[in-house]
Amino acid sequence: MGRAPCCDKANVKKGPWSPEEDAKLKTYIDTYGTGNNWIALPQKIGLRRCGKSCRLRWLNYLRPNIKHGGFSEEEDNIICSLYISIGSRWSIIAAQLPGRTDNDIKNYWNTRLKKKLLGRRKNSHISPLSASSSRDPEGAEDNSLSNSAMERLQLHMQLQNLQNPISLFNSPAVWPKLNPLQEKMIQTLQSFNDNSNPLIQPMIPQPGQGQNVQLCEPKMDDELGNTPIPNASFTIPDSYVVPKPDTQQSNMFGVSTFQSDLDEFLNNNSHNNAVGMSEFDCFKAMEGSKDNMIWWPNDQFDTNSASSSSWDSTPAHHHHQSDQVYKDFASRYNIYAAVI
DNA sequence: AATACTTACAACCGCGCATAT
DNA sequence: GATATGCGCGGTTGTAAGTAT
Repeated sequence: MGRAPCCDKANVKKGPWSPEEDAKLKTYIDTYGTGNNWIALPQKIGLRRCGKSCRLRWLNYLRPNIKHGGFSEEEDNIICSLYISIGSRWSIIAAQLPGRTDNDIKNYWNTRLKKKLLGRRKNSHISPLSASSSRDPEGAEDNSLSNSAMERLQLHMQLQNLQNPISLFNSPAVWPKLNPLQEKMIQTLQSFNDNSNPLIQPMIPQPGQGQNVQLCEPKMDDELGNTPIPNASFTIPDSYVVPKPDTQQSNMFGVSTFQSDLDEFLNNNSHNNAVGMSEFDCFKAMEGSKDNMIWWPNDQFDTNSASSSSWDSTPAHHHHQSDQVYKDFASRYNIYAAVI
């Protein structure tokens, strides 16, 4: 048995609100309040609207001190930081931005911020992978077919990298990038999560000798039997390097791009020590440091792994277990580093 | 100028949770 | 404890306005 509808669907108006309807609703609520019963409210004032529709209209447009559009750079920053930290919990994000509604922020993210994040990658993404059509005549077609999925995965990947416990966002040591307001928000969020959210738990790197690694393009070169061509090289602490189990290529390690994130961050920070952030740091760091990264979803070259093409930002738990870190990471994407 | 396509945003829908009965 | 009801949230859809062809 299904749930009873909240209103008589046949007798309620849908679609945009007229000025008259707005005036009726606003006048009533200004005078009497909502009465803690949205379902009954439209009948009281003679509106042929669903109570939920009235609630939405009031909360998003009619109630006082609502701001629309004109998002500032600082607001962009806050939205980005919180989205990376907690995902699409728009109501919590909205609570940190006075005058903004969750719906407004959600729309803003979906229509602008997300594209801003991906925008530069569209061009940079004409990478060796897609430019290699001479090697793989079907490659171009495959890529064009999967552009949409690739785009979503790219953004997911970027966010995943930052959500991953080995990213700078979970290392308080590199948090000075956050301004005091953001630090306060993180503290608030920690209290919301009762310290159980692995995304915002401190993660202290263990001392280690470090491994010198090179980021490279795995399959393309393997297929040709050539030595993988590195496109980035850096030293990564032991605690961040997780051996990949059960692989024929025993010298391959799954790593994050945290070091390039960190380098980029440190470079930026050395030029900008002000408390306020003058640039959209999250995007700047990503655009600056990751454009040379080559990566693609598992199912393009790993038939043994489950494909993860869903737009799922659910955080992985148990990140303190290194094998779990790797499994989670490797089950979604394949970025390899060859040990020198 | 007409049409197709894209973008931005308002609004709807269904589900999970909290509370009342 | 079981059920009914309403609220709040996040995902999705509909559509007007803008832009490209």
